[in-house]
Amino acid sequence: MVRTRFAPSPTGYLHLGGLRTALYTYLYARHVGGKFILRIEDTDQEREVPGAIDKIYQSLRLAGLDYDEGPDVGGDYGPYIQTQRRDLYLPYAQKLIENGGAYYCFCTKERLDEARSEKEKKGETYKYDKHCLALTKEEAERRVAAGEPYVIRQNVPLSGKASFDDALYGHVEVDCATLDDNVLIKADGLPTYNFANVVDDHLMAISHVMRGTEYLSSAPKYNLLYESFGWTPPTYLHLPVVMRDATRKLSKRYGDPSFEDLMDKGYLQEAIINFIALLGWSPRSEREFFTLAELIEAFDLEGLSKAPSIFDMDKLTWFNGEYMRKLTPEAFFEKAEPWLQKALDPAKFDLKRVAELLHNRTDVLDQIPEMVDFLSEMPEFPVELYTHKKMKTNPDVALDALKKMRPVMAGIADWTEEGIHAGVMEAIARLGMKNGQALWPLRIAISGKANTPGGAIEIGYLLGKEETLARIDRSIAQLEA
RNA sequence: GACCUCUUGGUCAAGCGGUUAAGACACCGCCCUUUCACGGCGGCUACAGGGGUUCGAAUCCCCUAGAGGUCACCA
Repeated sequence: MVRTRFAPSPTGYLHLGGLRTALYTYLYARHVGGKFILRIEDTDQEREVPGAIDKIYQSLRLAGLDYDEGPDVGGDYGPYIQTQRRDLYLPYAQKLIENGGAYYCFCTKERLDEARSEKEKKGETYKYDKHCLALTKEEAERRVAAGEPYVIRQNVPLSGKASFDDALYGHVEVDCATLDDNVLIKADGLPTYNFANVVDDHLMAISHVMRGTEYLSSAPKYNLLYESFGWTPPTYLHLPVVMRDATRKLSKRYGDPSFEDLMDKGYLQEAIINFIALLGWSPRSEREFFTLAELIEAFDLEGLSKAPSIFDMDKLTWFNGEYMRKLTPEAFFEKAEPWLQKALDPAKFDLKRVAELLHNRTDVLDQIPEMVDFLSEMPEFPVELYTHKKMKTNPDVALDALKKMRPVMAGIADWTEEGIHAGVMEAIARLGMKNGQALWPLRIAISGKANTPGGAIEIGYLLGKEETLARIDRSIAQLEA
């Protein structure tokens, strides 16, 4: 039975690298019909951010990554929050002490810091010197009983190799001599990440662990622990980092967005998931659009990449635009409406029609307000906007055209797009004008912008007859000034 | 510094001993068009470098370079 887990620490928002790890973990589990579990790793009490756990639940739900077991859904292997499991780690550490895989350490922070800085001064790598390993069992137990602060350290052999087989990177092997006797149980009684992981993954019967490459070098050490316990290690698969550029990974510090930031900006959940899935995994075909269900179907370990990949916002935006266009007009309107209302008074404008005009021009929802704000208020604009080479227009042509079109517009009784279209086109033909030479100036005169959603007729309709005529008058005055 | 890992266009990437080295984003043209966008067509740009192995290397091996990761009572 395949059981995978996503095990974030509640230290803030769900960043995109984490989302991708969660996604792949989820996809793998679902693809093979296994279970996907959420576990919260909160053993570092100092770094914990209040509310972060709820953020994780929300983000995962928002992303559609439903988990079979977890703190807020229960399951047979709980609790799923490590601090709620605090008492269960010590006995395992003690078991390790019994068989020589670990030992008590009473060294003070001062002694260790001193030793460390001394080594660093000499440019050497610091390793704990196994000072407390020399203590007899009786001595150590006496000091523990006496209430002396202690930690429990892993007893790494001085020679030999430690290794494991990564499902992506293959066999990874290191000399034990280069490994440090890391702390398993901290002075506060809580396990360290390395230890909690091993114990919990075993207790929760996790079969496959996917996580970032930052853990790749510590993985061989895990196997030593599994060996000491006599447990079978899960299959590990380390995932390359998601980068912001060639040398730095994605990070909040540089303003890189989290999943929620993206959602707030008006990216679609489906687009983000689709894009993220393809960042480091390839279906090995030319297909690039996948729903979550289709990803589950297509996902496999073969398609994973070993090299880090750079998060390309342009491509995400393109994906998002494609997803926008796939929306039905109704669905698009529903999503666009809140953004339209930021710039337009619903009582004054036909928002549905505006949304239709915006539909295939919108890549990201947050672009909407600035695309339509000219409707609420006529912007100041330079007369150079009237100049368009292909339309063969300039301010002089425009003034002439506007003067001709003003009475035509005024005479249109049926102020619908059809009505305006009929009236305007008839006049253009009658006056022997070119479409572009009439319509371009008209659009500029009533919008004040080089680019607008919709042309002169659509904008005229949206503005209403009165406002349209008023804008034409003002623009004529501007040209005559 | 030590150990581990990675390296195909600006970016995502296919390729797994024989290909004109796909495709997508971005960019640049052209077409469509009352603007822009959409759409259509076309273009640009890559196997990090050097040695091997082989009849034949992007594909296998070694070295170099560059980049990343780890070296905590953080995860």
